[in-house]
Amino acid sequence: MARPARRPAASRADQEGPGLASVARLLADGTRATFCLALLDGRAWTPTELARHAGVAPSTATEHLNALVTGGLLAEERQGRHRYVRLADQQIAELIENLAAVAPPRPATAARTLSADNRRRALAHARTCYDHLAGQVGVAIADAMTARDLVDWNRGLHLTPAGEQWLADLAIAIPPTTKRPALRPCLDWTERRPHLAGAIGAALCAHALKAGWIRRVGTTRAVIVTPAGRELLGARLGLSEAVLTPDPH
Amino acid sequence: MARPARRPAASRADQEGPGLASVARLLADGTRATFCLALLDGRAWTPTELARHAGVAPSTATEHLNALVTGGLLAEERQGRHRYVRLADQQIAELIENLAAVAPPRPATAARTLSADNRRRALAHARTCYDHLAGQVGVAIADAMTARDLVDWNRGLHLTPAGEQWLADLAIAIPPTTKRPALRPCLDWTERRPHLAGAIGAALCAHALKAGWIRRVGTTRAVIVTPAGRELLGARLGLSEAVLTPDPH
DNA sequence: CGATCGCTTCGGCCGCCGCCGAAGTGACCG
DNA sequence: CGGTCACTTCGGCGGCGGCCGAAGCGATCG
Repeated sequence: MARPARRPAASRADQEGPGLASVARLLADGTRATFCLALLDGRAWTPTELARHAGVAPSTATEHLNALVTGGLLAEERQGRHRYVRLADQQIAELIENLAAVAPPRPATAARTLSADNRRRALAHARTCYDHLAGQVGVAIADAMTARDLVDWNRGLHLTPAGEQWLADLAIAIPPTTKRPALRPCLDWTERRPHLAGAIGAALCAHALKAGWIRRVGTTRAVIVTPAGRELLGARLGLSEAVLTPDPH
Repeated sequence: MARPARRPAASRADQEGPGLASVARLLADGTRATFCLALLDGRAWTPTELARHAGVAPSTATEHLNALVTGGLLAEERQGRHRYVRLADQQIAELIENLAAVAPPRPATAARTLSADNRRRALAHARTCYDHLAGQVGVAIADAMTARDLVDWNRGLHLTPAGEQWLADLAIAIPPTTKRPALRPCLDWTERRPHLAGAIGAALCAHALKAGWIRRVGTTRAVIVTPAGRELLGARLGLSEAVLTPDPH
């Protein structure tokens, strides 16, 4: 006698599972995961760039991107013969960060190649996380602002009056209230400690880039703190040179 | 000539992807996803219960549970010939809820069988989400507390003084401050709108169960509002009968 | 208007992994 | 101390899906 039908059909299909699983499956592939982590920089990438970044053929990248767009994780824009993809919205970005934060308790870190190790170290030092700052520097800023009573973690993370003044002194406008929370903790993927996200986290990061406190490294989402940035963050937040300088190991 | 090595090896393995992907892969299977959603009720289940719930053989359930435990998503406890599994911590629970919230824009809802449809409707009406209340009732409570200025969404979600008094009147103790946020919005998976989570959300739910405002339906995480609960929520929050009664359709 | 370029489609290969039933193990019960 | 029960291990099957290269297609550029 033939073995019974692979699945009792009714018993599974009407479960609540599939929705969740279909989203998770999109992130369950190493290549697609690499794409999504790259897109966490908040910018739009082309299929070719992503393919090169992940080390797969362009045709493979196309297939993955189609799946991610169809699944609602990515948004796309077509311009002439170019296609640009980016994360669909910041809810997706948060989801990916959360997922990464749950990941294995440190993969023992020993990277295969020297350049890979440098890249990894640069990302751990300072990077953008979608639209705000993360890494050792991002966490250090959050810590310093907490220590100076510029932000308060009781009753939800929020700016203190002193914090509002601090931003005003730097000529950073507080974004108008929208559905997006003004200030929100984001669990840092490398540090396992929270840094500042939300509209104000984003404004701070945008200002830091515009004012030249930090600069992107190549096309990655790693950033370095410029001399001007070091001076300013030292003066305004008491951050030490050591924290603001990439580990030269 | 043989085709080149499946993957250029170096180009991929040292990427940041795998960590994220390995976690996502655990949730990418329908059966494992069904397990995790069941475990969102915050209780410990046995492999046999989960196998029956998901419609698979016990041996299959064992394999999945081993994977989930090894991956850190579940915690287990052994007692004699029994094994109990539960979600590892509430960070995992949040991750799963977030993932479910991103899932497809409603699977057109038409359930296969009558009982499945009733189950679905009961869950959509009111359920526990790990350790707090969700569903139409959970969202309605959040809305009512907002309308009555018991909670404030500016500068992060938090209780107002009136909210503290309101809890005190009901003899609900505010849990001591810990690393866990006191009050936190949790995006509702069916309503797509936030309900109340965090330590206070959990305390409220625990109290509601203990005081008999709500009661679990069988062994699912669906709950119904008792007559006593209807009266109390009507009096204290102005919730209407209609909201508190499951859709009888 | 031919060459190029970025992206896509297609066919085919192959490994991974979810599934089951049968048999094994250890706890518990009468 | 035999029987039962919860759970586990194992072998084997079969499908899903990620990968590539070749070929196609439309936009753009000289």
